[in-house]
Amino acid sequence: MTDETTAPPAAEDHEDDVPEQIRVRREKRQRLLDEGQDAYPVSVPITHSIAAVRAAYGPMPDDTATGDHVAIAGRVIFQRNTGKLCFAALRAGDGTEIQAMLSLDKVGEDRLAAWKSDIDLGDHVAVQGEVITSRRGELSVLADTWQLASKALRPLPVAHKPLAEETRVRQRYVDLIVREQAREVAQLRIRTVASLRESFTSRGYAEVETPMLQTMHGGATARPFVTHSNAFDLQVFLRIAPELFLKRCVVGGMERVFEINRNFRNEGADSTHSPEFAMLEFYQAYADYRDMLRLTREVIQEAALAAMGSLTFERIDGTSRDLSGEWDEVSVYPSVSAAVGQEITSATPIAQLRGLVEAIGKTPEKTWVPGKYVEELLEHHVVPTFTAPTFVLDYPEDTSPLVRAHRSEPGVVEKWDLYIDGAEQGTGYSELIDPVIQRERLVAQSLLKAGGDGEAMQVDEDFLRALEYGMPPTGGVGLGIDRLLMNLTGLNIRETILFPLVKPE
RNA sequence: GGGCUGUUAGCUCAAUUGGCAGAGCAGCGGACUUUUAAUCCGCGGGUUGUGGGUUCGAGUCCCACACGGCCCA
Repeated sequence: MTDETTAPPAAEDHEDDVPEQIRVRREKRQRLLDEGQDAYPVSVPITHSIAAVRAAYGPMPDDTATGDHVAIAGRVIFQRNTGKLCFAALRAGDGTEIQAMLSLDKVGEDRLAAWKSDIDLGDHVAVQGEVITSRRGELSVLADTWQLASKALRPLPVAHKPLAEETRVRQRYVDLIVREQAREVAQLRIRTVASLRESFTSRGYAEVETPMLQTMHGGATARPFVTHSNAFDLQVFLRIAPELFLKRCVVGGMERVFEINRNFRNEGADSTHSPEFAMLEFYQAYADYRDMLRLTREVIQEAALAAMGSLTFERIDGTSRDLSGEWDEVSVYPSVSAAVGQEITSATPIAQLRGLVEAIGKTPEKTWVPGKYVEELLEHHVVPTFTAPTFVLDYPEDTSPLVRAHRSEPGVVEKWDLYIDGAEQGTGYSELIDPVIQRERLVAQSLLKAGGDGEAMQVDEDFLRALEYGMPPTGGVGLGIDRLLMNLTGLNIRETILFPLVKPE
């Protein structure tokens, strides 16, 4: 702990550099302390939450006195002081509001004067008094007495103009105070994640937490954040995916596992990508990608129901969404073939694919395998045509090193991607469990890595050893939580994350 | 990475051709016992993102940088 008496004042602490409104509030705080009052009491009396008071009283005629006395607390978000009667709207953290009224004949001259001189917009106050309605019918607490609960030193932004988006992101605490939608989105996320947990636990799944600091970089194709362990003097990676550890769980006999946690990818940040993002992965022994497809639809539908109240709903951005019923399915190679007007299979040579890719304005890179070309064509020609949630099935083998080969289609793996609103929402596999083939795939990946592909995986010997002990046939799914929230709300990713990474001011 | 664009009072935004830097809310002082973005009277509040340059004079024009936004790769 720092010694406050010897700590040098920060630049902004110098009285001359501080905006007037902050200076005024600091002086009020100091004056209260000098007078022996507490600007930050350890507790204030509370008998009811604001929500409880609101819930307890239905519609009442104007100017009603209930005779009931309560003690409440909240942040002052609206203030109207007249000569002998003061009004304030108090808001609780859940967004519920109630009016406090302070009259000369109830609180007395001194406490009324103190209210007018001490209390600013943004302060937390406690009010004890009778529940009444005002002459205009507003449910109010007519104060017998009141206390300051916490003095705010910074003024609240104006309630009637939207905060600039950058301010909302950088100072989410202010955003949550002043903007109802910010509170709604936060609650939406909470309900969504709670629903997902419930969906899995009710199906016999165990929730586990696997390492975020990993010594090998794998489980997905993405650039990792690299850091260092002082204790082990070891290079470690922030995980890009939990997949390889969740599979170890399955090897160990945890036949239904899921994890909801953060992944980190050292790549671009834009309106759909965040360097850290919340991911759900779940694995089920003796299930295949078809089983997982059904399960994925069910848990998303359950989450939408919990968060939005219906499977057909209006989103915050004003558009509507229908997640009900079965969802569309298309296959990669047939849909790409139809779109480009020629037969494309896993055997189609790069020479033929190159022309098709260049025709859509893409420049192939040296590291591209044939499947990468096909996926580019899929993204360009097929994905934009989706008008409803759509599963895309049966991907190229060479871009999916952790998926098992299709049971009947050569060069294809049992994998699907789920697209909602044109954005990739999740992916599901029949997992590759043959340790020999898995080794071959990872060695191929490591050669790509050696060739300069920063996204390619390493050969994780311990993971291969686990597979060599025998992993049951397993279906697995990865589902982006932030993406799901984006789909439910229509907002960009930074609005669905309370505190997204931003550059320092 | 490239193009376009933005940064002005606590907050949200104006500022004409380069010519005294403004408004609303918020704040300060005063009046008001039923307000709901109250009303009325009076008042203060600015290193115009940072650093250079052009000019008699720069919020405005030029250059660099920082931090955003949009579009593209």
